[in-house]
Amino acid sequence: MPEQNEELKRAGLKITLPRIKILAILQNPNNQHISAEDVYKILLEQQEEIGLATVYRVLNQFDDAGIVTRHHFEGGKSVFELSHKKHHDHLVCLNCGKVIEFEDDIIEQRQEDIAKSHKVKLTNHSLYLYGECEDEVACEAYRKSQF
Amino acid sequence: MPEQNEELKRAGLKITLPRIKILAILQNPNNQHISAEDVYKILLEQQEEIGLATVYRVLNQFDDAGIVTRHHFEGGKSVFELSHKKHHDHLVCLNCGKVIEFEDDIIEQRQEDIAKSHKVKLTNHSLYLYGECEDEVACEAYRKSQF
DNA sequence: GCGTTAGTTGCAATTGATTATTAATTTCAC
DNA sequence: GTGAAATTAATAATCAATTGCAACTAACGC
Ligand SMILES: [Mn+2]
Ligand SMILES: [Mn+2]
Ligand SMILES: [Zn+2]
Ligand SMILES: [Zn+2]
Repeated sequence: MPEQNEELKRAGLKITLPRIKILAILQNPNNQHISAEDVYKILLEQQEEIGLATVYRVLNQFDDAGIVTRHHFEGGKSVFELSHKKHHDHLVCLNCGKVIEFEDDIIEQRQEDIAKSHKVKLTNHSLYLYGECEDEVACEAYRKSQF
Repeated sequence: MPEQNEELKRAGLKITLPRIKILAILQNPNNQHISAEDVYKILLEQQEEIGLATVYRVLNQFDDAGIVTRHHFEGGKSVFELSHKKHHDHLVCLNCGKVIEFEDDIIEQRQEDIAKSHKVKLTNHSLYLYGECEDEVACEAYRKSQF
C-alpha cells in the first residue's frame, strides 16, 4: 500500500515489479527529464531483469494515464518527467545538458492571444530554450558529473 | 545563371541536378514546411531519378549552409523551410495540418530575459503552438485539400 | 489457499526515419 | 578536354520506438 501503488491503481494498471521500479526511478530527483534508454540503463545497474520494450510500453502507459509528461528536447529521443507539477517550460544548456524549469505568465498569455487572433483554439504548446551556461566552470563540472 | 544557382554557389555547393530540383521544390509556396519524404514524393511525381538518401543528404547540407531551417513539429519527422525570411514561430492545426507563422516581440524578449536570469546565453529556441481551427468548415476543407 | 482470466512481460522481429558505405558518375577549375 | 575532388545512387546499417506472440502473473471471487 505504498503510495506509488495507489498511483498505479488509480491509473487502472496492475501493480507489477517493472512498473514499481520504473516509477521509483522517475521519482528520484536525479532523474527528472529522463529518456527510456536511460531508465533502462538504471534498471540494468540495479540488476533488474526488465526488457527495454517493457520500459517503452510502461512509459507510454504512464503517459496515457497522465503520470508522466513526454518532452522532445533537441537530440531526437523523448524524455519523460513526472507530471505532478504544474505546467512549466524548459531551458536547456547544450554543453552540460542541465535542464532549468521555468514558468512565465506573460508568455503563456501571449500564446493564448496569438492563437485567438488566428482563430485557433489552443490545445497545447511546446517551448524549449537552448543555450550555454554563462558560468563555464560550473557548466563543465555539471557535464562531468553526468558521466 | 539563375539565382538558385547563385544560392548554391554561395553555400560552396556544386550545381547539381538533385540540388537544383530540391531547391525548386522548397521554393514553391505550396511546399513551405515540407518533410524529406514529401520532397521525395514530389520528385517521384516529376519522374526525377533521385534517391531518398540524396534528399536527406541535400537537405542536411542546405541546413548546414543556412539555406533551410529545420523544424520538429509534433509527429516525429523533421520539416524544412527556406530560411530567407526572418525568424518566426509556428501555430499548427492538429486537425487540418495548417501552419500559421507568427512573430511576437514580447515573447522573444521574455525568452531573452528568462535565459539571462538563469545565467544562460540563449542560442536558439523552439516554440510551437498546437490547436484546432475555430472554423470547422474551413478546417475540414483545408484537410481535404491536402489529400 | 486456489483457479480463472485478463493484463503483463520478455524476446525477437519490425517499423519508420535517418545515416553510413562504397563504387560509379558528375562537376568544374585548369 | 582532363583529372582531381565532390557528388550521387544504391544499398546496407543504425537508431529510437513499436509490435506480435507465447509464456507468465496479479487480481478477484470462491
Ligand atoms: Mn520539467
Ligand atoms: Mn515557417
Ligand atoms: Zn551548462
Ligand atoms: Zn484546421
